[in-house]
Amino acid sequence: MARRGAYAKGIAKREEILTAALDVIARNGYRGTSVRELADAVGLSQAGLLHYFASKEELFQEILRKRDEVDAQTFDVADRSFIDGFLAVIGHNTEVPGLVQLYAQVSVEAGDPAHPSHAFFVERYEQFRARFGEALREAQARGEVDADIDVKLVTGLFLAAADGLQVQWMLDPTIDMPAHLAELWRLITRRT
Amino acid sequence: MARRGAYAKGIAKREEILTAALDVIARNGYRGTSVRELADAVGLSQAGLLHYFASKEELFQEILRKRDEVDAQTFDVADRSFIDGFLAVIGHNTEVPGLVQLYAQVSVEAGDPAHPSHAFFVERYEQFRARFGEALREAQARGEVDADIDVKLVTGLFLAAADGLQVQWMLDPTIDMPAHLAELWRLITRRT
DNA sequence: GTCTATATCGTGATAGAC
DNA sequence: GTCTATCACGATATAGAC
Repeated sequence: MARRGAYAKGIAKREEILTAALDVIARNGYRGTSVRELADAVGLSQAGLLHYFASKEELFQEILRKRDEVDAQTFDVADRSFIDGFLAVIGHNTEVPGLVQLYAQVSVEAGDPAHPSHAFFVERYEQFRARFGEALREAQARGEVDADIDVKLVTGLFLAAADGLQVQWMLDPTIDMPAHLAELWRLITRRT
Repeated sequence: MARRGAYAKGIAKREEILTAALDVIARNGYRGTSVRELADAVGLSQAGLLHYFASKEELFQEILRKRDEVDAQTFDVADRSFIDGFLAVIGHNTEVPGLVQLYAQVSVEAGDPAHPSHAFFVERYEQFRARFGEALREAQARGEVDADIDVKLVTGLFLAAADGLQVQWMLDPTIDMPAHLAELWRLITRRT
């Protein structure tokens, strides 16, 4: 590490590429996009772009990681619950259809253990479930959620619903994703 | 139609191909399968297989349609509720990972309105929601489900959860899909 | 660090023999 | 109806100039 500045500059350029790519995909969409298409849109040649990433899979993985990072900065504001922040992200997704499609596609492909991004997604899902589970237990402690709710199952359900709703929304954009998740939250929080 | 028997025979062969393909994919898995791989597995040349289908997309769409048909015959038994039949299908899916991956992949790709199977999936989802909604309203009428449940939203949620759980299950096969859906059903049926 | 050029591959689809 | 053979294409990845 620290090869006299060149390293830091390379990192900065990588970030710049990822930010530009996010923007392009969000607007222009993702249709099984090739590296070349993305390179054109970002203003580099295909080889020039792959100079910064080991492979196509790593490139798209890093785009999705960057997206998570941006979303976290934008929607994880301190005075807002985890669930509210999450709903805000889902609502925002309506405006970036290309990212929704990219995410759905890659997350499915990464289901194959041989896929280069398999570990990345496994970890991402575990992290999400952990954080949501924490929020859920806190809500239980505050008495907002019944104690007999199975935190682990409900956590997986919420994430699954969010993912599955994206598929339905892509098929039919009139589907209201946040309304569905709000109804799920209502089911979770209503008292017996 | 009815070109003197050749037609009926062609249909039979088509069905035979689809049944064999289902079996092969269920066991050997689906990794972005090419027509050629499937043809080998089915015992035909690539050209021989495509003789029966207009394109790769139509082939995979028909494989999935056939699967729905087989599942319906196997699990839609008369003395069982819609929800129980659905849970049985989900439980069965654990034994056919290749079909789960095929379905997940194609359903996401079909989100693009330009995809040849877009209409097929739109219709499939609508049909499912209609049937599940009917079952839910009946349960409301019997007093098993609260009247203040939003049938349309909950219907979409259930389907979304089933789809999303498949993604999580592919990433981590220890995930218990039916248990998650049973918990969702419990959330839906518990009385306030 | 970025380019051009190219190697290498696998794909879906089709033509035409049998 | 099924085969062999082949086409045309677009992909990723890499070599090497600048």
